[in-house]
Amino acid sequence: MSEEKIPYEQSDLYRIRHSAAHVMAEAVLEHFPEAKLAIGPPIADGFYYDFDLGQDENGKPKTFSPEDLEQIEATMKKLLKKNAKFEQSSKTVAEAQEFFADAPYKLELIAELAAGKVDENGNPISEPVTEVGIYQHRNFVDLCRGPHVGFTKQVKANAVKILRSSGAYWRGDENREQLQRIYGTAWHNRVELDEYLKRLEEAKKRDHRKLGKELDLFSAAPEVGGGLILWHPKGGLVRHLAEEFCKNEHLANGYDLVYTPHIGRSTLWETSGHLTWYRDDMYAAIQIDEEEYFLKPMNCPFHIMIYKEKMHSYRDLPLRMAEWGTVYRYERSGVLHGLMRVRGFTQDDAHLFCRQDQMPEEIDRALNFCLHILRSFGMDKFHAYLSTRDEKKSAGDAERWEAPTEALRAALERAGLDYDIDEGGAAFYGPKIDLKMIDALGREWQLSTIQFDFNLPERFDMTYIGQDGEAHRPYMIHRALLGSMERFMGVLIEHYAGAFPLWLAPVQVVMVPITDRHIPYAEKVAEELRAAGLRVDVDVSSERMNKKIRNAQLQKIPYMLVVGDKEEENDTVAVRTRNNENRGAVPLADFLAQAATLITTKALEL
RNA sequence: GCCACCUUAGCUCAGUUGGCUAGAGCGGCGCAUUCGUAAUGCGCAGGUCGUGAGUUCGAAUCUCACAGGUGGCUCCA
Repeated sequence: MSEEKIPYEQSDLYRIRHSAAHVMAEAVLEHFPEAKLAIGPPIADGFYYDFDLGQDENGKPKTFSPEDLEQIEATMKKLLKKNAKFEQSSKTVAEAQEFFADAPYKLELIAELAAGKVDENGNPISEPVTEVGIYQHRNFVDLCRGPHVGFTKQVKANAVKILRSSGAYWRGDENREQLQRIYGTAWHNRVELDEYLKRLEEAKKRDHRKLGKELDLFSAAPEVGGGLILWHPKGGLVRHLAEEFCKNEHLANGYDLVYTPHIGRSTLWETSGHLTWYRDDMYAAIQIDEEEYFLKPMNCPFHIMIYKEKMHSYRDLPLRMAEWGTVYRYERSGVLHGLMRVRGFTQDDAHLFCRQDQMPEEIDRALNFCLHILRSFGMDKFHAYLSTRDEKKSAGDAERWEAPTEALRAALERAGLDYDIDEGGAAFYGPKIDLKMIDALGREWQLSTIQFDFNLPERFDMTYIGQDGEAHRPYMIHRALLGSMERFMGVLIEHYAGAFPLWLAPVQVVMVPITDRHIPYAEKVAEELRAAGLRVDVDVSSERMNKKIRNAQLQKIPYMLVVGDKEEENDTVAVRTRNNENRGAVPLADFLAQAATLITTKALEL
């Protein structure tokens, strides 16, 4: 953790991984002399290198088998131990072109460097280069600007591991060659490597797909279709509780709740521009009478139609229209992932319609409301992005983008959020703020978004009557806070590793009668707790108490109330928490009062 | 969609180089047990080995196709 202070690019680990990538490529060439090298950078927690292995006798691209990877790893370790110095030099563009004459991918990189387009990582560069960096160890020479470690031995053979291979498009372009990528990881020493591998194992235990099955929260069935979620009673309850809380907060914060249909006529989607811009993500038309209808990929056109049902005065604004709207989008089969990426999902969507002068405050309110909601779920670690105008594809002139972009930036700063700027990352219709959460495997998933829209108010010719009696165009802001209920639930499950805070736990209390003769007392207590609004199960199975406790632990139920003779006599319950904490006998009324407080305050602790 | 890998009971997984009625644990059901803070014992049921072709005297095991899943790539809440 000591290198967190300095940028990753300047850290030891970066050099170690970059050098490991070179030695791995050296090992690959030993087994596949005909392989063409593409690129091999360090990445978070490791490195990769891309290869073109040519074609087999049937003309199909050759790939790495698991056995190949084992051998490459063994060779790589051997080569690391057989010490060699990393030597840096440079070549002129012409020299490099001659030297890499048989390396087509390197030639392409050199050409782009020489043309001043992009560097080897695909990032734009400011001016053409005349000399390119070269790193060599033994006979392995690579186009590379480093940095590297001094000697191969500085990459410990027992701190390196090849993880997997996969296909990867050259330059990230699916229309270009598909290369074979090998991922590896490298650390300072073996202990760090083991810790990393252990971390991966731990992460798997938090995987929402695994927990979803174990805790009986949701499923997806091939018979239903990929990316379509079935919410089981327990998962449905958690989702209901989350939605109920959010809807009430919306009502308390100046939003109106609306409902709109799942399909709409093609004319609606023509007007909105979806059929022009978004058709690839939409499902095929549904024929009804003489008309084509489409399943909605977004809710906005419907909300706009509600707006347009009547004239609006400047006094009516701002209008905040919210809907838990279920949308359907075509996602390619390979991208589906548990609850995180699905084909049908419910957005906590809202559209804000306001006057120009109200815009900065609306942004502020939206962002603060968003943070309030996320924090209510115990989520306070997220990565904020401000996406700005892409000159090549954007509606409206640059000037028009300025005020909204500044308003978004100001809101981020007033909220005290660190944020990164995604230059040119905005949609064509306006700038936006995104908040992304990190899942168990370290991947980022976007939840919240606050997006400006210059486009739809125009297309639908939305107006309001201003103080001057003239028609004006309202500003429109799309925003989703949890994003989609599916993805949010996925993140939430992983955030708590399935151990939901009391207010969200599908079963809050399980009664553990020690013997069957204590069941009536357990039932009586359960009824009292239920009357107070708690969700209580009674374990009447013929198992021993230990087993009942174990089952409750595995289900991550917050409280286990053990009741036997002593408790029955004194109107108490023996409180045990899922944190393995045994609080002993507590008067029932005390337990109830405590639990009630924790629920109303949405406490994270038990 | 592309590349690789995977698919055996409700779940998690064994199943040697192809060879007897395909196994285990958990879960389910039954019986016994009534127990003080993470697994009581015994018994029973449960499988067209993802689907379809092929190779073979013989296929869970080898080949091909398809479907579904997983990890990447591309793409996005």
